[in-house]
Amino acid sequence: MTINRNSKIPYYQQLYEILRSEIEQGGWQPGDLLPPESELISTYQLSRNTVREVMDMLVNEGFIYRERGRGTFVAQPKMEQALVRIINFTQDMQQRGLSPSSRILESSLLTAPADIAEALQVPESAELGLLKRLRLGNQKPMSVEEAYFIHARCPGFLERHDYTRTSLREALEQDYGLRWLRAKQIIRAITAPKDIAPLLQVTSHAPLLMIERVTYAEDDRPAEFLRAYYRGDRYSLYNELNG
Amino acid sequence: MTINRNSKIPYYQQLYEILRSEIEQGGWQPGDLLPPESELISTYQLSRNTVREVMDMLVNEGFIYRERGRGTFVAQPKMEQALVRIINFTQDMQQRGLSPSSRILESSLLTAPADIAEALQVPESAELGLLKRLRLGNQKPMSVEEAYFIHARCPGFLERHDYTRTSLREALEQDYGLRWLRAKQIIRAITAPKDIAPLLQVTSHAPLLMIERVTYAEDDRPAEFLRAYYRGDRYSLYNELNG
DNA sequence: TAGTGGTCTAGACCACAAA
DNA sequence: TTGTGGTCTAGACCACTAA
Repeated sequence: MTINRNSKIPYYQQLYEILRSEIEQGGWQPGDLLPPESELISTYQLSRNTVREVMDMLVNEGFIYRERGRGTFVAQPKMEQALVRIINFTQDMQQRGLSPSSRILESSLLTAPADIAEALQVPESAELGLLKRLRLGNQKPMSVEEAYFIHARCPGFLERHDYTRTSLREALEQDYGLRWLRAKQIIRAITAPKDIAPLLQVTSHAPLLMIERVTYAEDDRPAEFLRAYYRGDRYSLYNELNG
Repeated sequence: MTINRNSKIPYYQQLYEILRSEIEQGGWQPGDLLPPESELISTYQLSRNTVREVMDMLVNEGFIYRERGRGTFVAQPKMEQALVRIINFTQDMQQRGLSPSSRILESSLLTAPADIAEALQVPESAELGLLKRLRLGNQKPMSVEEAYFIHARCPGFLERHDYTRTSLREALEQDYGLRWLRAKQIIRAITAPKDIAPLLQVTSHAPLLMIERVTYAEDDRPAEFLRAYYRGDRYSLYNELNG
């Protein structure tokens, strides 16, 4: 991998993709020492500022950390990822040390309910795809997840894959070129709705964490609405704050 | 305000403090156009890289945003602050457009319970200060907040102020020089404990958001343990994620 | 066209860790 | 002492916005 000098993509973004995929694909493991800045400079023929700009991004996102005089290291994946980056259930469970699995509860087309239509910025007559799954960690019910998609943007996606195994995100990116750029989410505490409680094997008084998320694609238009119900006794969120 | 060339504090940190306090103290209002980089460069006699480094920090933290060709502007305070920065109840309520108030439920000294001792990294015999407050938004119960402090680090703080009005954080900073640098928190959904439910005027089945937070001072040692119970029907958390 | 922010370079000196 | 990251400078050219 080298820097493409003719591309319109800035060098720092290219280098970012290179280093991040090296980390995410496992070329470098947590705790590993990264090449020093001087080596990255000569390898990729970039100035120190440009290299450091990329490292700053990776540090801010928690992928790497620096120790003055010693070097730069790959960081341990953090639990807080769930509140910083768009990650899927599989990644989330793995970070928590649980073995993920899924069961499909429903896979259908429907016309958009009012609240979801608004979140997705489509008319209420719009056709949506719905994928409803039970998510398990170590074989025990962890959450119920309802994912709504604008059908016009990804026709036929429901039939294409076995979503017990395939990540929706991967499928959408591969088949339709839909890349998720950012998302907004709301986190609430609720008591288990009547239809959700038995799926999670809890009583209808049980407390749940409900997360509603709107994901935006690269064109900054909403692409997905996700509503997830997590068992309060099995799932919590962790994050770090700055002064 | 100018840059102190003899200080050991890096220029970029000095400029950061200057600009951030200008924004936070209200010298610049949301939507205001900031001076262009060229002006900051000549005003503070710094290079463009140093000025931009500071602006990058403020952009990352959501204080300002840039528009190419137009300028740099002060951002609207975001709701998501509650999941990014350490803010107090008063700021949180104001961001939500609610009028904050408080009632003190308990103010006492105690020996550290096991779980809190561990979080604060003190022995179980350590003496802690406890400040327990009912927090209201628009006069309605919003949360119950229990703040535990290591008494040895701030002796007598309970008697010094009227914590119905004074922020604990301000008091600790002014009286003991304790500045909060960062915090870690866990967010859970629970049903209202028997002793909390009546305070929040909910039944004991009601769902609550429980947030437990350990705050670290500048020396990176734990300074405070906070446990807050929020009414699930009145309080939710919002944040944004990146791809 | 003038002014803004976006990207990039090629240096410099410093503080800290490890050998 | 050597090599690392931390801070800082003084330039350059580009893309976009508004006049």
